Parts: sequence; C-alpha cells; structure tokens
Amino acid sequence: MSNTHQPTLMIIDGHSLAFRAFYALPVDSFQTQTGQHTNAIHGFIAMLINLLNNEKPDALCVAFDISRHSFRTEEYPEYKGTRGETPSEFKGQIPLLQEALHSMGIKTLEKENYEADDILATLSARGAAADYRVLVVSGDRDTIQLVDDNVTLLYPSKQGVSELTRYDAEKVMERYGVRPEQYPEIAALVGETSDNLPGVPRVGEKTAVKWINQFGSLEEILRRQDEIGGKVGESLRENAHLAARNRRLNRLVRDVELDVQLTDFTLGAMDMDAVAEMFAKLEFRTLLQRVAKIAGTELSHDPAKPAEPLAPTRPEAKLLIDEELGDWLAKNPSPAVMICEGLGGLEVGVATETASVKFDWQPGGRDYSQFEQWLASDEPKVFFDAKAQLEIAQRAGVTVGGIAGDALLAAWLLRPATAEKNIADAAMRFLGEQVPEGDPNQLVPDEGSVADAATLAWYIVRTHEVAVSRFEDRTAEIYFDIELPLVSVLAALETRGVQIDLPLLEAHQAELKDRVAELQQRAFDAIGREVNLSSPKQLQEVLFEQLDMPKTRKTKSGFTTDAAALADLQHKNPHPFLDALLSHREANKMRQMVETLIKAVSDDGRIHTTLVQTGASTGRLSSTDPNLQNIPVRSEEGRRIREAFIYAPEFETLMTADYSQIEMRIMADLSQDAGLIEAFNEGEDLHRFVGSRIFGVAPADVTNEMRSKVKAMSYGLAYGLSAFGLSKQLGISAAEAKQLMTDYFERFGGVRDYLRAVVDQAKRDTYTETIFGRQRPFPELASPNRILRENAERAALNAPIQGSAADIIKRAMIAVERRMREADLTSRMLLQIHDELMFEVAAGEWDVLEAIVREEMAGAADLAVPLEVQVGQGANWNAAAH
DNA sequence: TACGGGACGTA
DNA sequence: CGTACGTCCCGTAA
Repeated sequence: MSNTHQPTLMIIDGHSLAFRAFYALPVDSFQTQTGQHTNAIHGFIAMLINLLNNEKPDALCVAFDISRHSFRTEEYPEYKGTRGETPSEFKGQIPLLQEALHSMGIKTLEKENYEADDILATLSARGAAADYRVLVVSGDRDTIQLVDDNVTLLYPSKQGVSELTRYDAEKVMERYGVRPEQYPEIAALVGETSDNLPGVPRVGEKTAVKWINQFGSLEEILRRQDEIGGKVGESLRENAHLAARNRRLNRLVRDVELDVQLTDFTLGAMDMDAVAEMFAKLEFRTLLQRVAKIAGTELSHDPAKPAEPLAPTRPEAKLLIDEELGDWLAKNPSPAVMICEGLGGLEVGVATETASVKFDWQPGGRDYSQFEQWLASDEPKVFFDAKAQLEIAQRAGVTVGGIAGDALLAAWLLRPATAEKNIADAAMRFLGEQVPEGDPNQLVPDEGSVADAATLAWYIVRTHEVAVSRFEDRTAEIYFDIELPLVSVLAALETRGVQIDLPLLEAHQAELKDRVAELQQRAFDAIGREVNLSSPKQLQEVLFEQLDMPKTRKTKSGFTTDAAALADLQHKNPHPFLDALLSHREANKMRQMVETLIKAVSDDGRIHTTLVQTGASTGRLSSTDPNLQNIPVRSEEGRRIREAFIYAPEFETLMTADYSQIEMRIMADLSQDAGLIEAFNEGEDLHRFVGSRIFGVAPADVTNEMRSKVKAMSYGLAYGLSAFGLSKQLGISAAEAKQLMTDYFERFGGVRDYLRAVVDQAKRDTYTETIFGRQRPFPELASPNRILRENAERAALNAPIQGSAADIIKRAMIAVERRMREADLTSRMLLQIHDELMFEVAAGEWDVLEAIVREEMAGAADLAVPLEVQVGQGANWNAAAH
C-alpha cells in the first residue's frame, strides 16, 4: 500500500436520499414563512454535512433524476409504476435543494433518459479508473452492483438518513452471500416490488443465492433451468423471461455520456456569502453555522471569522432635537441615517449598533439646525440607498456630505445579480433577522415603511457592518474608491437633468404620428383588412395563414415576426404588406420614444433620468424613467430625436466625450495579445489593421467588406459569439465563418487563450473579476443544465470586459467632477451612456473643460494600450457626435 | 390589475 | 447558437 494520499470522490444519489429525508422528518416542522416545505432539503444537507465531516471527500457530485421517464420505461412502461404520485410537498424541494447545493459550490448532474443510478455508475467507473477512492451514497439497492475494491456504497439504514451502512465488497458478501456484481442477478430472480419488477414466484433471496453459488451466474441458471426440479424449477421455467427482463432493467449504465470532467467536482472554497443567502431563504440557521464550520476548517488559509454575536436587542429610540440631538450626533460616530418620506412629512432615524434617536424633521426649523449641519458635514454616515436619501435631503434644502457607507451598494457588490431592494431583505440576508412589521394600524402599510426610521437605521448600520466585513480587499477598493464617491456624482447628474427642445420634439411627434397612420393604412390596404400591427399574434395570422408565407424561426408561442425575419421574408417572398409593416414598426417605435420623452420633460424644461447604480451585474449603470441610454442614433429618424437634446440658455454648447473601442482595448490589456496591442499602438484603424493581418494584405488593400467582417468578429468575440452566430450575422456560410474565426485566432492567439482562461478561472473560482477587482459570481457555471451553463459561460466571458469598461468610466466621472469643482467651472456633466459622457459647457470654458475631460478619461486606467478619447462639440446631441 | 413574452432601442 | 440593459405593447390570468 502506497503512502500517497488517494483522493476520495463522493457521488450521491440526490433524489433517493432527499426522498428518504422527506419521510424521515416531519413535513410540518420544516416550513418557511412563505409556506415552502424544506424537510427534505434540511435532512439532506444535515446528512451531507456529516458526510463531509466524516469522509472528507476531495470531490463531490450529486446526481438527480430528471423525470420518471428513462430508457427503462421505454422497454417496460410499468417500470416503477407502482409508485404513487410524488407528494406535492416533496416536488418543489428538489430545485431548491439543487440551488442550495450550488450555493455551497457543489455540482449536481442529471441526464435526460437516464436515472441518477446510471450517473452514479458512470462516475464511479470513471472515478475508479482515475484512481479515486469512490464513495457512492444511495438509497437504491441497485447500486450494490457498483461496489468493488475501489468503490464503497453508503446505504441509509431504515430510519431515514441519519445512519449509513458501509458496504464494501466484503460487507456485501457478508450480507447477501454473493459478490457485489452478482447482486443484480439475485434481485432479478427475486424481483423488486418498489420498482414494480415482479420476480420468479417461489424464489426468494435464499434460493437465488443458493442457485447463483451453484451455477455461477444468472445466465447459467437460465441456460440450465431444466436441471432444477420441483415446484420452484417449474416456476423458474415459466417465469424465466421475467428474470431476464429484470436483469436488463437493473443493469446500470456505466458509460452515460456526461459533459463533465471529474476535476469539475473538486471541492473548493465555499462562497459563504452565497450559502448564507440561500440558507436565509430556506430559514436554516443552525445548518448555516455547521456549514460555516466546515468551510472554516477546510479553508485553513482562510481563518474562520469570529462567531457573530447573538442578535443584540434593539435600543429604544430617544426623541431628541436641538442641542440634545447635536450632542448625541457628536458622541455617536458613523451612525446610519434613515430619512422616511411619509404623509406626515419627514421622519428621521439615526442609529448606531447600541443607540438610536428619531424625530420628525421640519427642514429649516431651529430645532434641526445642528442635525442639518451635521448632515452637510463630512462626518461619516451610513445609508441604505444613499443617492435616494441625498435627493430627499436636497429637496428639503440640505446637502449631504460624508457618505461613508451604503448598505444597498455593499450588498450589491457582494451579489450584483440580485441586490436586495429594501432594508428588510438585506437585513434578512446579512443578519438573518426579520425587520419587525410597522404599526398595523397604519392606514397604508406599504412595504417601504415596515418599521419606524430609527429601527430601520439600526438595521442599516448593522447590515452594512456585516456586508463590509465580507469584502475582500479589492472589493473594498471598488466600494470605497469607486462606488461610494460616485453616489454624489450621480445624484448631481440626476438633479441637473438635460435640456430638451420641447417644440422640436413636439413637431417631430406630429410628423411621426402622421407617418405612422399613413403606413398603417398602407399595410391594411395591402391585405384588405385591419389588424393590430403591434400584435405578433395577429401578424402571424396575416403572414402565415392569409398570405401563406414560409414559416420563420420559432418562438415560444409561434413564429417570430421580428425585423430580421421580416426582411428575410421580403427577400424570398416580396409583398407590399411587409414593406409597410417594417416601416410602420420603425416609425411607431420612434413615435413611442418621442412621446415618452415629451412626457418626461419637467417644469424646468429638462429631463431628469434616474441612474441606477445597482442596475447591471457587470458594474454598468442603468438609466430609467426615462431611459436616456437608449436614445436612437443609428437611423436618420433616430438622430433627429438627438437634436432635441440641447443646452440651457445660460450655457454655450454641448460636449460629448467618448472612449473609442474601449472594450477591444480592454481585451488587448487583459489578453496581452501582442498583435492586438500592436494594432492599438500603431494608430492604424483597428479593424483595418486586424483585417490586413487576417487576410494577409496591406492595410490599404483591406476592402470595406473585409473590414466589416473583421469588425463583427472582433465585437462578437467579447460576447462569446459562435461560428454559427457569426455566419448568421454576416450572411456567410458556416464554413466561411469558421474559417474566419480560425484565421483570426491564428493571428491573435492570445485573445483565444485569454477567453478560454477567463471561463476556466470563473469555473474554478465561481466568479469573474474586472481589472480593478470587481467580482461577479457565476453559480450557473456549475449547472448541469447545458443551456444555463453555456449562457453563463458567455456572460462570464463578457463580464470582465464590460465590467472593466464600467470601472474605468466610473473612475473618470469621479475624477472629472472633482477637477471641474476644483477649477470652479460652471460647466456641468449631464449624462453617462456607458462609454460616453455629455457636458453642458459654459461660455469660455471649452478649452479648460476639454483638457480636464481628455486627461481624466484617458488617465482613468493604465492599460497596455492607450485609452483614446474622442471629443465632439455641437448645439445638440446629434451635432456634438462625431 | 399584474405578468410574461415579443419586439427593439442603446452601448 | 452574442453580452448588458429598459420600455412599449399585447394577451392572458387573476
């Protein structure tokens, strides 16, 4: 026996053990507040924790059945037919269990047409071949056949899942009197009631074992069935076909095609944040602690965090104003502030972990001057959604300084996909505590005001503390250096708004209205009836039934009528209706947008969008009410809308400044691809340069067609574009697209290596990271669902690129705003559109502003290639473009 | 009235 | 079978 450590692979039959747990634990005792049953999940996880503690597997996988349907039911439809309907209380628990496992970084597997047992068989064969010690955990006796020198079965004893019996080859021999691989032959003879597989009547375990030992195998028994006498022999001869069928059905498949590597199952560091969130959802408190303990002991290099103190009791909020309030604020550093806007005016709560105050705030009143001074000062304060709070204060005539924390942003940074939108959810996630309900006698007990301001502030300060304590160093940098300083910049942009030429917009609207009506009429005339052109359902009737056109790509509920498909139809099957419809679509879309913009203009003649800092999980901002980040630009009609974005009379002009090809530059930096870096340093047009390399011609000889292909390819790369997608987009053959990609990677191999490495890294770490360290978790990378997993792979590919661009422009915004303030400029930053900033420029300030903008935007990151900034000037947004 | 799907605008 | 968003409209479910 060698001394080297033989790794252990553990494979669990998820369904069978969850089902046993379900019957082992009382359904009614395990329910969340929303009524979700959790007894099977609880029992399963408890068992899993024991297994992790006792067996210390190096790799782990949990296999599930997808449905009752499998190749076995195809041969024998009655297979497992005696099993009753799965209890409804059980069904819903499986997806949640899988989610819980994923949160713990544990892979699950399932395979259409196979049972979990077959996956167990396949993986144990592969594990043994790869020299693992394999532990199979299953409540299904069929898995006994998997046991051998390398494979041990852990089988739950009768009472639930708390005790597992270890079956190695010897134990099987001892218990059943045959070698493990012979067990299914016994089972075939005896039958398996629970699988609805009747065996040979009169043959029980004893007889079967006797025969096996006498004849050596089932095959031999059936061949020599005539040698067996008596009633039993008669029964065997009559029912031999049953035994043969049972044997076919209970033979586990050991070579199921599984799109995984054993190394995928290697257990790594647990993302305790994700676990905590999931367990909070399931309301598992003690299990969470037990999991944390495992994670702590397993991650020896990650010292276990000190245990959280028990939930402190909520301090009684004092009602203070004037000097008393001032004294309190002076004595209690870094409290959370919560300003609630209610029917009765403004209610303010301020809290530390141990003390809190509250009061009704009458802005400007003498009793509140100390509070207002403190609010405006740089004294550190913590908020939940600081930008919204800042804007409430601003409406009350008070500025806010010292934004030292924002629990909403902190929670979002830790899990950007699903930021908790309210304090109660965040408190549940980070503290595991339920924020108490507000006054039940309240007339309108809405979600926003569950508790009084002081109580909310107390939850905010503690939630923030826990969230920040979970930051890794680089996450903390993103938080303190980027997201928090950005809050007041965004608030300023929102408050400023952007000037709109309303008469121009209204004229445009009137024109569009006429045009839409005309195009609608033309469409109606073309088909001789009236339909709703905005109804895909009615359009399908017209196109595929009335006009009998060829069917387009399928959607969930029929066939697509999107622009690309309609253009394709028009090509194959020209019809005036298609023309009218396409034009109507476009004009109608523009009309809607213009209408929305007109409605959004405030009394000050400006549009004030909301920039949502937690809007995108890549780190980008999003814009709502209205969305100013999707104002048309590609069509002539669209650019006319941009002409309505102007500057206020007291200013002189508009400036736009955008990063040119920032994502490709980031790609060059991240991949360190020598060719791509050279491309940017050459100063040659990027796509022309890349095209010359790929097609092997001089840059000057790159045709427009070549250039546009290369351009599509380059941009597609950062999105995980496939050869199929590329061929479709460019309208070229799949072979040509494939060749294009091959040629591209031939010349820019670093890019290919990088893209692969990103996904590999993300699979290992379960998250991606931007240049500045912004992380985005990708639990779906471990999903057994191929669609989900591949979507996650593409998103993971894109996240560092899109996210780094977001980091860079955010840093630029903070720096530019600061420089403008320092230079005491009147000019103002107004909008951010992902890679572009818009400014309203005051007379005489153009040059100094341009210098600041260029310097700070280009200097926002130090990449392997220069960051190029293009600046445009004009009387409106369209004219200021370049 | 609420919600998902389809379609489409931007980076 | 290309990432990230928000908004509109429709049609259906409550």
